[in-house]
Amino acid sequence: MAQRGSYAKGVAKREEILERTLDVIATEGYDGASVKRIAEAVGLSQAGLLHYFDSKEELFTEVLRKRDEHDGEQFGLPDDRSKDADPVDPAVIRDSVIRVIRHNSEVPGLVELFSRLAVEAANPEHPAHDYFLERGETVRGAFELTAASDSLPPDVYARILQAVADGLQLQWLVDPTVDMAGIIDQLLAALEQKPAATP
Amino acid sequence: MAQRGSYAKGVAKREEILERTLDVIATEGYDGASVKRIAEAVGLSQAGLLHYFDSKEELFTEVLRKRDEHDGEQFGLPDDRSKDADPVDPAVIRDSVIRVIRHNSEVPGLVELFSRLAVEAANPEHPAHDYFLERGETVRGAFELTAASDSLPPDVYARILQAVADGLQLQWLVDPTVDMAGIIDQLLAALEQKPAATP
DNA sequence: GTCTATACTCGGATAGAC
DNA sequence: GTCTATCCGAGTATAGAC
Repeated sequence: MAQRGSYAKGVAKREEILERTLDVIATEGYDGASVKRIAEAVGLSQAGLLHYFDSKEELFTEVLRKRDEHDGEQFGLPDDRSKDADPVDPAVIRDSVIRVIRHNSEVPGLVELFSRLAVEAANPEHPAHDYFLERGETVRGAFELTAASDSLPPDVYARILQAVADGLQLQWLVDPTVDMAGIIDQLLAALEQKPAATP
Repeated sequence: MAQRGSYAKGVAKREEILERTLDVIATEGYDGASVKRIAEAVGLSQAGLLHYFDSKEELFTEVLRKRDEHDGEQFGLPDDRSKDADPVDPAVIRDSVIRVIRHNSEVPGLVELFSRLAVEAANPEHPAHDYFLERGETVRGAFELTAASDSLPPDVYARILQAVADGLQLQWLVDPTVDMAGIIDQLLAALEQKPAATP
């Protein structure tokens, strides 16, 4: 129960908190990211911050949602409107994906937050559980549109690409030398059997 | 500093602890796996257990090492002897990999432990940091032997396969419906351009 | 709505007896 | 080598004043 009554203010403040949190973790990294630390960075006391979120877990889950929102806007992913009539150009999606990943390698804190929650979300009680289920579907939906293999069904293809993206992040966290974007790029190129020769 | 002096006993006991821990987590899952809980399962007090390991982190890192040891024996991975003269049959490696993965989907607790530590190991101070660096090399070394793509350099190919394996685990933790082994199997098959027709 | 203060829990680590 | 006991820190959550 975050806010009751006049929640116009409440919602706005919530947004503001999420934006700031996102910024802080992106900038300063995910240390032990405690509610207290975030609160200070946001300019609130710990109790003040928890006035807007039920728990730390909920806060962080919402942060990830907000991040997706940003990424979608900034890099133009198909999001939930993947069903709309516009036939999306696979090459455009491919390009967006690469740019998101390239961007990710500049915000290790967010990547760590994401990966950490991805594991904790194994527990169905965790607020992030549903988030990861939904997000997985969205991500795979986008990848399916780029499916370009005759030996792999599109859904399997999509799941594999999602796995590569997530798995590379784990490698990169341990060894920041790993060129996530470059590798995905090579993979996508290799999978495009038929060279996308322009007419 | 786990043991000094007559460490014959110490080493043996350490092994025994690791075996039991492995068994407990495999069987009962990784709950919040605290040292205390493991200690009880192992038949020791918390302090008694920590007599053999410097910290919780070290304990769990060693557990992962022990697990790799088992997997290597049980499924015949190339391990560190990947440099030996014997030319290893790619098909055999491929088969081992599938079997390891199939096995993994029966021990969610171990998969969770692995994934959790993989993230925590981002910190170079973490005992598991080196473990993951080394293990990554070993795993990729094995995958390189199976490289079967003319459009991808073997090291990139290997890194991608590692990423798929790790990434699928994350998906599977959130949704145990995901057929990790099946997907990897399809991928490997798809990547084998030239059908491995026997002479 | 926000703060201060506090309570509570958990878990890891350590001291010291046996 | 193992236990009991204890300590200590971290971190979340809550109560209550303003």
